[in-house]
Amino acid sequence: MIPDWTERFQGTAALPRAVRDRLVDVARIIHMDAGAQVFGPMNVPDSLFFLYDGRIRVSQSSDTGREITLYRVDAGDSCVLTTACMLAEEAYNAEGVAETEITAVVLPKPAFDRLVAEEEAFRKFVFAAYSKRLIDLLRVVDDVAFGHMDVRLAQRLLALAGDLKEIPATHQRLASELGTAREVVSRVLSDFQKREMIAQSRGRIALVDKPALRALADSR
Amino acid sequence: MIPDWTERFQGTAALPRAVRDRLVDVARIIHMDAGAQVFGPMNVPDSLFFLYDGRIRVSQSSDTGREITLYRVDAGDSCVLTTACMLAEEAYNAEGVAETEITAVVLPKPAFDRLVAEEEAFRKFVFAAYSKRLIDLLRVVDDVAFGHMDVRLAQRLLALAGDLKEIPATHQRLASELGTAREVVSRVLSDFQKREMIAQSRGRIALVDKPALRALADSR
DNA sequence: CAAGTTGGGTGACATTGTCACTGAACTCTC
DNA sequence: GAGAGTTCAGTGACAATGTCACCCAACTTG
Repeated sequence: MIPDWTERFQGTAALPRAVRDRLVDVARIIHMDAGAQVFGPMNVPDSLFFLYDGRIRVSQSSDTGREITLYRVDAGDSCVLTTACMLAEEAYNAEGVAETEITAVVLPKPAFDRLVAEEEAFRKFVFAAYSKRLIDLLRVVDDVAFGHMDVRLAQRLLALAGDLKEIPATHQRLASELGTAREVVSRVLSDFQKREMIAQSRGRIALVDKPALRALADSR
Repeated sequence: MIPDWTERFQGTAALPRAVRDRLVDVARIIHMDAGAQVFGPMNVPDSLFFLYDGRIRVSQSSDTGREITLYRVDAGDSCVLTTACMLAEEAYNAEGVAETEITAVVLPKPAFDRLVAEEEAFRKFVFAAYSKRLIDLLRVVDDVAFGHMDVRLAQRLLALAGDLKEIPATHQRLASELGTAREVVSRVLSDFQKREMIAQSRGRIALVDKPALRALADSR
C-alpha cells in the first residue's frame, strides 16, 4: 500500500537497508478520517507517531470552551507530544485532531527505544522534533502574552491562505486558532473589511489586499 | 570541590562507575553569581548544561519591555532549552538568569552525544527533561490564554512564598512573572489587600490569609 | 416550505493593557 | 541628617480584549 515509508522521514531515510526493512516489518500503518481525534486527554497513546500524509492540528482548550491552536504536525514530522505525555506522566489537556485524512506510521515503544539507542540519524531526528515543538510553543507564548489581536489575526489569515486568495473559515474557527472569542474575531474582521483588506461571506474570507495584511502582520 | 556530581542527577547516578569517572573527567564545573545571565539570545551555548546547585529562571521578553517567566530550572535538572536552540537553529528570545548563586556542570557536546547513544539511563533522563519543559510550556500557554489575572497572581504568590509567610517582591517583579504590566499587578494586589488576604509594604508582600488565597487560586 | 441549525452582528459591561503622571520610600553622598 | 537621586507604588483616563445576552440572516433538513 505504502511503498516504503522509511523514505519519507528524515530520521529513517538515512538508515541502513537492513534496519529499514525491520522497521517496515514492525510498524503499523494507520489511516484516519479528517476530524478524527488522533490523541487527547482521554486517548493517550502508548506508541510513537509518525505522520506519513495529511496534517494534524494540535490544540489546547480551556474548560470555559475556548481553544487555541498550538501548532500543526505536517507530513514527515513526528508527533512528540504523545511521547512527552508518556514520559512525564502529568495531566495536560492538549489534543490532536486530523485536519485532513491522514496516514501515519505507528512504531511500538520497544522498537522506538531500540532505534533511538542504536541509530544516530534517528536520534537526531527525534531531538530535532522535540526542539521544534519547544520553539513553536515559545512562539505561541510570545504571541498570546504580548501580541495584538489585529496583528495576530492578519498573520493567521495569511498563513492559512497560503497562495490562495480565499479561506473557508468561520469566525469561531479563527477564534479557536488564536485562543480568543468569536466576537473579538468578528470585530477585528469587520475592521479589516472597513479598511478593504478583506471581503467576507458566510464561512469564507477573501484576502483582497494581501500586501496590506502583510504590512499589518509584520508591524508592532 | 564537588565530591562527585554524578550522584546528583537522575541521568548519571545510575551509570556504571567507569562511565561516571570519565564524565567527571571531561566535564567542566562552573559557578555564576545571582543575577548573571546563563544563556540568552546573544549568548547561545554550545554545550549541555546541568544545574548542580541553585535556581535559574527562564523567561521570555517582548520588545515592548514586558516579560514573562516560562519556568524555573532547579538543582538536579538539565536545561534543555539551550539544547533545543542548538538543534533547531531558529531565533528565539528566551533567556535564563541565575536566581541564586549557581553551580553547574557543563558537558561538551561530543560527550553528551556519546552518553545519549550509549546509556539508556541518561537517554531517559534527557527525554524526561524535554518532556517536562514541553508540559511546563503547555501550562504557561493555558494560563496566559485562558487564566484570570487574580487567580494567576494568587497562584504565583503562593508558589513564590512556599512555606514562608512573606515574599520579597516588587509589583514589577510579579508582573514579569505573569507577563503583565505593573499597574495590573498593583490593581489586583490592592484588591487583595482590601479583602485582607495580603498586607503590603514596599518590596514585600505578606500572605495574611493563605487559605483564602488558596481558594482563589484553585477557583475558576 | 417550515423548522431547526449554524454563522455572524451588536450593545453593554468587565477585565486587562497602556500612558502619563504623582508622590512616597529608600539610598547615597556629603 | 539634609538634600539629591533612584526605585517603588498609586491613580485616572482611555484603549483593547473578553464576556454576556441577545438578535437576525443564511444555510440545511425533513
